[in-house]
Amino acid sequence: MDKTYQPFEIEKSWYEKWEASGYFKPSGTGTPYSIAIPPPNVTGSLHMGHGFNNAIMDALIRYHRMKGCNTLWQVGTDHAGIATQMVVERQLGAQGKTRHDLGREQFIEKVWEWKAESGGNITRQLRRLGSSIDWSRERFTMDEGLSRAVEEVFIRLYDEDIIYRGNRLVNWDPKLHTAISDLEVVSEEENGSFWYFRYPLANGEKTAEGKDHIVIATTRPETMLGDTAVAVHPDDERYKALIGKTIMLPLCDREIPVIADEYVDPEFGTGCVKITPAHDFNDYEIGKRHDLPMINILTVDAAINNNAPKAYTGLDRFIARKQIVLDMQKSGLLEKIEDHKLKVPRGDRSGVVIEPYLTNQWYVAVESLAKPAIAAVENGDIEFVPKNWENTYFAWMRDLQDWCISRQLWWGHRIPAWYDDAGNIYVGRGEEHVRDKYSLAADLLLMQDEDVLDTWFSSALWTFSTLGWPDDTDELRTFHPTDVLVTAFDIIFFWVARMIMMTLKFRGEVPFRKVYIHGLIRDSEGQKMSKSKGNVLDPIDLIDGIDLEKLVAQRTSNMMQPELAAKIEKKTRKEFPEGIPAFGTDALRYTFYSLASTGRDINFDMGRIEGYRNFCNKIWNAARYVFMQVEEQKPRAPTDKTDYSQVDLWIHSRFQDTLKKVEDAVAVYRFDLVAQAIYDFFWNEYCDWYLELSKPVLWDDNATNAQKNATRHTLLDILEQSLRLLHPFMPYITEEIWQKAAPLLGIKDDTIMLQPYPQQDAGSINTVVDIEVEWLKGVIIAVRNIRGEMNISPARDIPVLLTKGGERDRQFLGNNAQFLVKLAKLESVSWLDDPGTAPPASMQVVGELEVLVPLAGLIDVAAELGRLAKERDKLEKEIARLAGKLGNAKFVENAPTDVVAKEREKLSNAESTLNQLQDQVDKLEQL
RNA sequence: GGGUGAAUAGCUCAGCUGGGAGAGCGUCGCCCUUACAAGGCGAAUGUCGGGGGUUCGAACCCCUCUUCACCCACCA
Repeated sequence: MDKTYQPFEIEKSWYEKWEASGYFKPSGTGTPYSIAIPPPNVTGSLHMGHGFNNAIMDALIRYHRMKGCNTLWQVGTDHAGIATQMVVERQLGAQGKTRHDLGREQFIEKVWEWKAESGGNITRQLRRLGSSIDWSRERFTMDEGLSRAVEEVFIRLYDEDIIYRGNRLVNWDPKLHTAISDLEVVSEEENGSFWYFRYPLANGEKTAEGKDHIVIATTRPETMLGDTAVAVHPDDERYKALIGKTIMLPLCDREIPVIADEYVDPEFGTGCVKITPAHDFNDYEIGKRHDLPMINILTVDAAINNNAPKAYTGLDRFIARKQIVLDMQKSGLLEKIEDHKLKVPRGDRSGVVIEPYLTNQWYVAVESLAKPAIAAVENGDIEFVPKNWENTYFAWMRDLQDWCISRQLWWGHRIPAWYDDAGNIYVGRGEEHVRDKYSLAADLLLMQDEDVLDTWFSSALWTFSTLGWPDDTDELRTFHPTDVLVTAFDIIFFWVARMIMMTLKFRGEVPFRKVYIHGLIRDSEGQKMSKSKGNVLDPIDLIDGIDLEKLVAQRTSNMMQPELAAKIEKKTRKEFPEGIPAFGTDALRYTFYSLASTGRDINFDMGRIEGYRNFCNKIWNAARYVFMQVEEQKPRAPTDKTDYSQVDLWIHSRFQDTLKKVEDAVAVYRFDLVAQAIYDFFWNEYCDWYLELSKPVLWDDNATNAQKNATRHTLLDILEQSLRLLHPFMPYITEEIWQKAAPLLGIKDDTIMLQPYPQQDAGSINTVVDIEVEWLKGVIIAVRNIRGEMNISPARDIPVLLTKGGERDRQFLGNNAQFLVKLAKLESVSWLDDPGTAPPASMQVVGELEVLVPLAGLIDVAAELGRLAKERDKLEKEIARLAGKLGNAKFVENAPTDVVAKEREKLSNAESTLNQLQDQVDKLEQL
């Protein structure tokens, strides 16, 4: 084995071997356990969120596989309608073309080409992460089977009147020329203006104050071209008399009524609101209440259409806005302009301002679907982890609006609806089926709906469509419902909620029993990783490493805002002067686990991954040591248990303690605690103590072969068990080392992947040996402390005297002298029966025991007095605190007796230690 | 406007049902001790955001304030 851990060398070949051997496929025996992957965008590439999400799923999958479950990780990709179409449109744009130049069929062909070209990218990257996915079952939301499921669901929902077509106001994206759902609109506060316009009263009417106009305030002046009323509050004294009168709408010369509606807040603005039912969601409702005409004044590009006066026709909405303000000003109708902050709705994909727009769209009536979906979480059929996300889910589900599912795109599932000339709607599996289903004449001309379905419509069916639905397959019966959905909170509404609704509807069962919601990966300062911030870390770069020039190039290429490039380059060069070293998959994964606590933000800190790379190196070298010890003389499991030393028993006990912690933490999805427990055990107990304690035995000529064998066996056994313990989290290094370790234990198998997870064995937990080893560690640490504080060279062997202890201390010394000598680097250790004869020495107290390092030539008295003073200060503070607490009668009366007893013991221990220290100080001061 | 989460060592974060403040990284000192310098040994470091309350006892429970982040919502 190399002296240093080289992740690349280890990781390059294992995955192919695993996959080729079919280890990722369900075993066919055992309790079924399944997870459906949140399907990534087929043309996407892996980001930190994917890395995190998949690391967690793989840990669960590998863990359950080792536990003997019949384990399926169902994989697939999403066609991601808008996102993918946009990429291809941008490519066309670079050639000066639009999709319309190609036409629908050719364009879709182009998208399929792009999918073929880049589609394997993300799945290759998932493999790099070590994801033990059954690739033979890979699906795509637009493959034949899944498309059939989509069609089936659409038709059945339509036939049940749950899907319907409606003409109403939708969120219209003027760049993408499609409707989008409420969820795809993001509102950000932006600086804008409040324009105050005078609207003249018609027919010579006057206001209460005798004015010939009223004043309205608007943030979107261009919409006045579509005004069909002005509304006031019914009780507003200022305007009450005007209700029912009319206004001459400026620039349009239309007469529109003044209406009364409770919606108007008299306190806000002027108390008069212009009503544009075709371009504002509130106004739309008011328009419906008052039966107002709805004048659409915008084209699909959000330019002014010819329902508006000719002067504005064809102008872009924002140019029209300026023109209208100017014209109002010229007419003396602009009262004033105020700065105003307002929420501007933008499309989450296109980034342009969304327009409420009157169109025909398809909707899902969600009410009947939502009820059982709410109940499933209320009654515990589905549990969110952490539980508080259930509140988020409920809040949204209980106030759910109908879901607009049609998109005016070309890439996606075409809506299985046909129209005749009269506008009748026919829904079915293709034109022939429709004719048959509705008994239509063969010569009736039918046109299929041009629109496609929202991507999330097909994702909502994911857990069952991937298993073969609508057919009744073995896979469905075996692996559905899936066990857990692992995802971030940002798609609870988009995906989780809709999956629950659709699955309950079509399967009559939940899609998954648990939803593990994890946080979003951010940079170490808590900033969202984004191209424009230049703080994106690519998981593959962390695995393979990347040099500075490439990293800079990567971060500054293809920028939406090229002007930021210089700043990002500077920042990158400062943060990564040496580029990023190769940390390997195992270290990256372990970092993810260590960060997977319950919070909603996960700040990725480079220091952590470096630390876990070092942990890999530690494991590597511990294994090297073990192999050095056992290669020549292969150990056998001792038949006589008494061959084991106390220390051997101790490490078995600690392993069991760790295993229990790990199992408990996995059960509640606390992978940070898993990572911590294993790290602590392996580094701080197995390496720092057990490996060191094995040396005195193995290098001791007096030790029997049986004892040496027991220690060798324990070294190897604990290593091998630790590898299995770790495997779900660090698949590569554990496999690599296990391949060498297993044969030495007589295990003949091809892979660690299919080995059983370590067995819990309460009988190995041994508190008696814990006490003895803790004593041993205490004494060693005491000597090391003196050595460190007194600046005694680590190379120098020193004599140590033990005194004042009890029978137990003597016995422990007897059992452990050889360990003590080796680990504390002692020249000698001996028991001093009469403490009075102790030479001047540096002293540490362990329980009652005094550990003495004689001064002679080693220790400077002044330095020792300084050290003792420091210890004394600490103790005095502790004693004061404890004495105060115990002096409080109420504490003694009210606190549980065991707590009080514990405090008493602490106090008396501290006091006796203090006395010992004080004696020592007195003694040294007399020198 | 409603809601949620967060605030603990210089940095990134743990801290389970209230009972002696922890880890990693960083810092300081000593060491190339035959698994590992990506290492070993030792050390230092915190009015647990502020204030109030409950309690014998609060990082933890309650109230309140501050700061930050996020989600939802139709104020023109």
